[in-house]
Amino acid sequence: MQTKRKAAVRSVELTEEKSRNGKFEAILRAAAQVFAQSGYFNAKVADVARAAGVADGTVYLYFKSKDDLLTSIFNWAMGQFLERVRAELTGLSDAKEKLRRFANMHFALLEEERDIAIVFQIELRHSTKFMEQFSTTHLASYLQMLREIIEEGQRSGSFRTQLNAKFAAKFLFGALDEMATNWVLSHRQHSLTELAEPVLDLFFHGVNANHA
Amino acid sequence: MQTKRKAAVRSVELTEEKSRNGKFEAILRAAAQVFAQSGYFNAKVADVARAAGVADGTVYLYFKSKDDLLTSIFNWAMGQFLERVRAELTGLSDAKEKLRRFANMHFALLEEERDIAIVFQIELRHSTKFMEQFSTTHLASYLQMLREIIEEGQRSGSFRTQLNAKFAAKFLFGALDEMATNWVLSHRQHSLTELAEPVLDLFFHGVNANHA
Amino acid sequence: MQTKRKAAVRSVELTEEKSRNGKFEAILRAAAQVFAQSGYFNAKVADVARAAGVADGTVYLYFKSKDDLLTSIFNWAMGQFLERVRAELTGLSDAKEKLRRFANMHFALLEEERDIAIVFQIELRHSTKFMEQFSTTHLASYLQMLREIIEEGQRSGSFRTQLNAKFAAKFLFGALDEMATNWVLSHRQHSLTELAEPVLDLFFHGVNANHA
Amino acid sequence: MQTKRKAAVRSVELTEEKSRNGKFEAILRAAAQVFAQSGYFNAKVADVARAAGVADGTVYLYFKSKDDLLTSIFNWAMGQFLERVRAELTGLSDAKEKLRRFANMHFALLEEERDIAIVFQIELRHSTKFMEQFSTTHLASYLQMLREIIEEGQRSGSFRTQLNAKFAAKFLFGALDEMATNWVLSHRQHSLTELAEPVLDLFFHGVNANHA
DNA sequence: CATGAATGAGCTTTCATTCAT
DNA sequence: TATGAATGAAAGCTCATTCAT
Repeated sequence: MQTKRKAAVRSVELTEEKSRNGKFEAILRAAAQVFAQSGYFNAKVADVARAAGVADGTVYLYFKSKDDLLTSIFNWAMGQFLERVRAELTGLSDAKEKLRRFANMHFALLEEERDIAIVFQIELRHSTKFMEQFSTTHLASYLQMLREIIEEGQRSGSFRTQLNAKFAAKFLFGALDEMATNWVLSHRQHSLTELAEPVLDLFFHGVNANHA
Repeated sequence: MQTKRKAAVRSVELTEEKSRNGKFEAILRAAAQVFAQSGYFNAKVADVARAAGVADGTVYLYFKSKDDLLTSIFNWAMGQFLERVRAELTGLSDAKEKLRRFANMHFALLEEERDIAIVFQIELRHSTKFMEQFSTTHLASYLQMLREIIEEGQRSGSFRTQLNAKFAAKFLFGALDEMATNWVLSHRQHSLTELAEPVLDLFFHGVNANHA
Repeated sequence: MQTKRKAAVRSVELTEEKSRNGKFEAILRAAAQVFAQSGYFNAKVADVARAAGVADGTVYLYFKSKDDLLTSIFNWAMGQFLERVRAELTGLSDAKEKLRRFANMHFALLEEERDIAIVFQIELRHSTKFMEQFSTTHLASYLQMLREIIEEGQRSGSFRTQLNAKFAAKFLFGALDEMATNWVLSHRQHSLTELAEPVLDLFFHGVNANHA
Repeated sequence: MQTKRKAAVRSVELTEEKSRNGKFEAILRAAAQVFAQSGYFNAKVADVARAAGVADGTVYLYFKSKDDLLTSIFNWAMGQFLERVRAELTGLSDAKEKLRRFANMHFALLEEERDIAIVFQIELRHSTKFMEQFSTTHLASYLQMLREIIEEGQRSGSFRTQLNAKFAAKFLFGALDEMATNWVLSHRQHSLTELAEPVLDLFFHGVNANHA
């Protein structure tokens, strides 16, 4: 996980390095936009280049391949997200509050950057190869953060101790992810962020009648 | 071709017709296998044909296009699943028990037919176009079934009445779906079916310390 | 030329032989119609079969190949045309009158059977291979008839003797053929048959001011 | 691709641009050669590319499709022909002399560029679609030039005034076209250009005995 | 760094033809 | 004779990637 973490951090640094002239980020954002609109497989590298205002060949000065473009969107956005979350949660002590903040930030990011949301929820899922890589790197970090918060909650007496924290983390992620996909596909007919609270309510209390 | 297509579609429903000539199902299963192994975009129609033991052109006597092949795997398997679930749940009256059976069948199907599991969890998610279609047809049926069971549970006093049943259904689907994806990507290091119970436990009681 | 003549005659006889059940001619006419509508290369043998009301394979019981279908339309129609012309001209003695009758029959045939006209004027011209075959067989017969009439006219003092009759025959064919093509492409906005007289007037007198 | 296509089209007109990079013309000439040899439908785009010394894909940088290649050969050659004829005829005043020069140039072009001759006389005639396009654009210009010359001759007293000039133009074109087709199919056993004079003689005087 | 013309491998799909029934 | 399901060769076109300028 350490190694993977570094890769993500590096891509954030690369952004800063190369953003002197802004091309790296311009291409990345153009790619997110084009991929979100046409889908990864239908999108042409030439489309991305045009949207970024550079020549086709220039894309290859900043990215190794079309696939790298997709991977980089993910690393870039996920890196930023995890960094922000970490900063935001530092001051908090209550596990439930942390989860609330976490879920809110997750949804808020997607809601603010719809192109990236589409790429995350749809385009990134297209291959076992990518999904494996995805789930062993950043997703692992994401789940690890959730898990640690849940374990904290267990130690502080907020959550049931007999629960498998890793399992609960996946469970929560699954629920959040489904809401996000649903929102992406429903064409924004409702707000995503306001679903964070209900999701957590269900996560905390379950559906049983005798509690909550 | 239209005529043939219709015949093919009809044969999904009529078992007798299917067996008159096993090519439709043979090609479908071959496609699932090949798509699962190589991924939809890397798979060649010729691979599918070879795996099914027919000529390339024959694929097009039964399916309109490569894309139709993917869609048909989904419709075929999902149709069978929903039918079976409906039959299985008919005799049950307890909402919780229904959900248990439901989740078990969901996981059992994927565990038995790994090729189809991979296609479901990974390959089918590759485009907004498909996802939209997916979520407005069979997934809608799936969620509707869950929703009805939950509403039943609310009426019978098992579940909290102030919950939005549709929302809870999505929440549960998300959790189940995440476990399934995880299992597919983890190369069967654990059993999927045995996760049904823990998922439902969490769904019923939540993580809060004061219940369960 | 004898040999070629026989081939043409035979195809007429074949028609009669096989027309007991009418399939040979039905397929031929269906082919002319389909080729006229879609063009030879776009037309599918299956289209022809459907238009003729037979199964795909049946076409191959009557014709060797798709190409044979095209060739046969030509042989069949051209054979009938030459036969009719020969019969019609037998009684006439005046060379000019013969040419008039000839040109009229040429145009009348095309005007009556538009599908065949299109196949003749457009579809048959698509390959050097066919054109060579065409011009060394039936076209040669056609030109030979014209040539003999012109030579007759030269002997009878109607036409200039210093003219090369073969050359004049080609010249006339070219003019007639152009009018026919023009008519086919102009979508019948004018009558073709009524152009026979003006063409012959020009052929007889030329454009010079000092005669006619 | 649009941009490139435009550049390519423009270069038909601008000699300088064409020579900036000879690929457009090289591919065009290669196509004429390959189409003449194998026929349009048998010719593969790969053959054209090889003959032009470029990669397969390069053909598509200059031409929209295989069909566009055929159309372009026609437009290119016909454009050049009409331009040259216009220039050549400017100095002449006698209508007959103009027709002589016109016919000579027509035949000379075909005789010099046999590949193009074959494409013109055979390959271009393969479809109603093309023929219609053909006869409503450049052929119309061609016929219009002939018609104007004939009308000029009528005004100057050289030609019969009661003739329909448009009709006479088609008549002459038909005769010239037939000679050209004949020459193409006869494998150069005679000179084409030397037929111009006899054709015009017949066009001027007709076949009647009492003049010439 | 930037360009964009050129490359060429690769693949879906069509359809004339065959042949078991 | 008639059928029509099955065949499988064949090719137009795309587009990620490279590289000379």
